[in-house]
Amino acid sequence: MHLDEPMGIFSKTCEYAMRAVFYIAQKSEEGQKVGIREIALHINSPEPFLAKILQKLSKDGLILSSKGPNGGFYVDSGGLQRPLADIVRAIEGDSIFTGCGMGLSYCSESNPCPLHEDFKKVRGQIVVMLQNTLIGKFNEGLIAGQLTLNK
Amino acid sequence: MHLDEPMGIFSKTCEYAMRAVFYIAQKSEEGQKVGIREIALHINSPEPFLAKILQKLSKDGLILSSKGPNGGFYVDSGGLQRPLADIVRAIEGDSIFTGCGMGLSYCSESNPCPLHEDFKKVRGQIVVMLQNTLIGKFNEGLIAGQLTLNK
DNA sequence: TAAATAAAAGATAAAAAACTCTTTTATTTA
DNA sequence: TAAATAAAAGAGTTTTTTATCTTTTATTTA
Ligand code: FES
Ligand code: FES
Repeated sequence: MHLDEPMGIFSKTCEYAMRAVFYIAQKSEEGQKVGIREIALHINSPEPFLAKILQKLSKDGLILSSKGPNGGFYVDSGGLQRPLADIVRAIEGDSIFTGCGMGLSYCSESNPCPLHEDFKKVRGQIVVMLQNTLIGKFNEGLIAGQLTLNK
Repeated sequence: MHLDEPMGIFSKTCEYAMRAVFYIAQKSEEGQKVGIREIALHINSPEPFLAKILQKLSKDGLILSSKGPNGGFYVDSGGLQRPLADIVRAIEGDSIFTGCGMGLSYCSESNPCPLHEDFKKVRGQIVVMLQNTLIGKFNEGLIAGQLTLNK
């Protein structure tokens, strides 16, 4: 298994989406809309690929966008209150929240895989992390420069 | 994002590897070597693809193999005591143990991403799960049929 | 209304992961 | 020693993910 760039538990698509949304949230809190170029630059992602991701999130209503000069992506105050889980679910689907850690097509108490008990806890902690993380949660830290979104 | 089969936190390669090793361990405890066909059948994986995975694990010394009639894959008593983490690390590399949850090229205290604190805990729990799970740990449950390796 | 700006959409392209097939090598046993 | 068995190795193929490029549509402002 060859690894140029490390592979985490989320797909790249999802990682870009999470970073982008935090960046947009930060700018929205400052009252600004922000273009793809600027987002890509600040979260270190390929610009046209990011465009696709943001289009999807926008179509799903998870972020907002407007065209034309002074346009760009943004979130409203309601959006700032949504959990990061919504983003992840839109990109990765549900399986990260409910799937079996060993790849069985189900995850059930009555027919558990060997990792079932332990994995349930891990999954639970991931869910808690993503549900507790509201999109606007880190705006202060980001604005203050204590937190990072680019490599 | 289209999902035929759900995507978990491990790659399919890794899922097959984990399931296969548990199956081999179970058979080894019963004193039997086991062929690829039988493993693939019992863990529900594509046989030639599984062959590749087992070749890699074998080359890395994580499982043992012998050719010819009555040959097959097996683990010795030392192998039964190794943690599942060794398998996962061989297949997925290190990043699942150390990487950043949001895809930054580093994960550091001094320059953390927004999820850093929460994600450290998740990662830690994954490490604990994989380190505490010795390969022979579930042999009784598997033999007794209380645990499942196929879909 | 014309020019500039910026996202949306669509069509490809490249890379990686998942999967298959064929040939070779080693081992056993009859 | 010949036949059978089973893994090893190598060379593909297919599918999915990641990334790029081009054209279109909408909006703003000068
Ligand atoms: S059955 Fe595998 S995690 Fe529940
Ligand atoms: S910097 Fe992202 S998890 Fe540590």
